[in-house]
Amino acid sequence: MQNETTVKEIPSKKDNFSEWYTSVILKAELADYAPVRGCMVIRPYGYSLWENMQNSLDRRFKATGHKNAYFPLFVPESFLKKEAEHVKGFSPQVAWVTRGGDEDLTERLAIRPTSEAIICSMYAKWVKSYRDLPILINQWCNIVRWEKSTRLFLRTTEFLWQEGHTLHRTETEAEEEALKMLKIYVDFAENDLALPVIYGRKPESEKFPGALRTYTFEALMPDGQAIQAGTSHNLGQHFAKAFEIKYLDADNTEKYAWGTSWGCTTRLIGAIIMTHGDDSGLALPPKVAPIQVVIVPILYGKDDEKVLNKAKELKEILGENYRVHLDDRIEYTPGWKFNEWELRGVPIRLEIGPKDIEKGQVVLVPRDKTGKPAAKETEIVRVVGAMLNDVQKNLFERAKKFLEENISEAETIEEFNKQLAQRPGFIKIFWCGKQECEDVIREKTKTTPRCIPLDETDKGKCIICGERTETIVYYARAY
RNA sequence: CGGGGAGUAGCGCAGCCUGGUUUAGCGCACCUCGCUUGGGACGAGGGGGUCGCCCGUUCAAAUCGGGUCUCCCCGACCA
Repeated sequence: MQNETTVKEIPSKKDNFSEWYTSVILKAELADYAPVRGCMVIRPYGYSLWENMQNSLDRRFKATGHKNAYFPLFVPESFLKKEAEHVKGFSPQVAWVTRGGDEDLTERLAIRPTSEAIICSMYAKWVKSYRDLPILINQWCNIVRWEKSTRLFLRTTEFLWQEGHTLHRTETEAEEEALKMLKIYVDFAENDLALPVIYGRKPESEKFPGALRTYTFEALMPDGQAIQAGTSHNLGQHFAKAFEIKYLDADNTEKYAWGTSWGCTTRLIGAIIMTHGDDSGLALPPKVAPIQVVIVPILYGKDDEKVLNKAKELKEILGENYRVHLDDRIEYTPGWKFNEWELRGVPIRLEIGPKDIEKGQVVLVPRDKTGKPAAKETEIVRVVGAMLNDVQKNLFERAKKFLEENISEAETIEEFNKQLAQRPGFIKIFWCGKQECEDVIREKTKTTPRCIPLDETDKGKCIICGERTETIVYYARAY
């Protein structure tokens, strides 16, 4: 008999999405509320997930020639003010330090909302010649943005991210870099996080403050809202001019360098949770899951030692290739553990009991519960590997299907709103490029332009003014 | 920022309207013993609380009044 009160209950994902989201995070022990408004503690299980994501991305950054470095948390106010658009964009969200010890500071220090200013000030010192370029640096750090309303992982006052900051000799090279990093993000999101995305350029109104062009990749959440998963900016020479980053080119003339910056954050964890989870809890993509295989020994009393030894042996064998956890707690029944590890999103559960030992097999159950196949013990490494791949693939395919089913097209505002009501998601439209027309769309649909796709070309008429155009824009409500 | 809701044991809640009969209670969790264990077992016994915080009213405050902090939901804003 199931005693309802012993169960870690979570609200229905379908009926109560917001509460489901918060509840899963707390119960799976990914994070907890900190005693500081808008801040969270990322607990070991959640941090382990982040570390795996970091490793995946970091590998890609290094493979494309980037190196990690670290710059200060504090940004002098005068530095932040050097790029006009930049300071305008960020000042409402900046936290300031005005006092150190028992002395007032002569200049306020911003707690970095992003590091362009402090990093560019250093780049100005380091760049003299075209031979000093490119500079390809990334940093992993924390960021503070004083947000009015917050949600675990999706928007917190302090969050973790990586920010790449590069400098180049030419405009072309900077543009190539910005696009290259966008593609790396897309690859990471789709292949490692199983998050299908759309990607492209932001319209002027949605650009990063201080950028020449902003590229973005966006995922679609189950409630039909888009989430900006990360961005890559071509900064042009805006920051180089503001911070006097000049180099002497081969033709003996002084030129401003071209910059990029690109980043993604712990917000991605929120996207993973929302996309893959279900009423049983989390479902983590195998490639970044803190635990890929959890071993649950079935203990009866008599053969316990034999079963435990076998479980340990399996852990050793699988541990060479996968992230494995053996749940040998005696205070919980197997059934309790099954539910617990499903809630925590572990991709594969491995059961081993006396009956299995007799037959020389183990029971493997993927998180999506597609049956309970028994695998021969001798083939376990291969079978587990294949199953992890399957789970990874299934998560992606399911999310991809959802994304595709929720992209619709509209030629008029009426059609736009009708589509949005029927199946909330991305609405694809044509746009002439005029700000007035964009404002009308925002006003009448309560959505925002998410991106102008890069690899998609077509001709049509602006949804507002009817002017002929080749500019496609994906609109959606957004987080 | 606007509207609504919440804060009482680790978690989930009752008590509050009508202040004192509650030594603040219940379920789960936790500890001990027994019995169990392939989808969230059971029995007996036990430990655990300055009722978010501050101020006020009162002989007396979890309960009434004011303030404040934090969280949740909906919306606005923001990226």
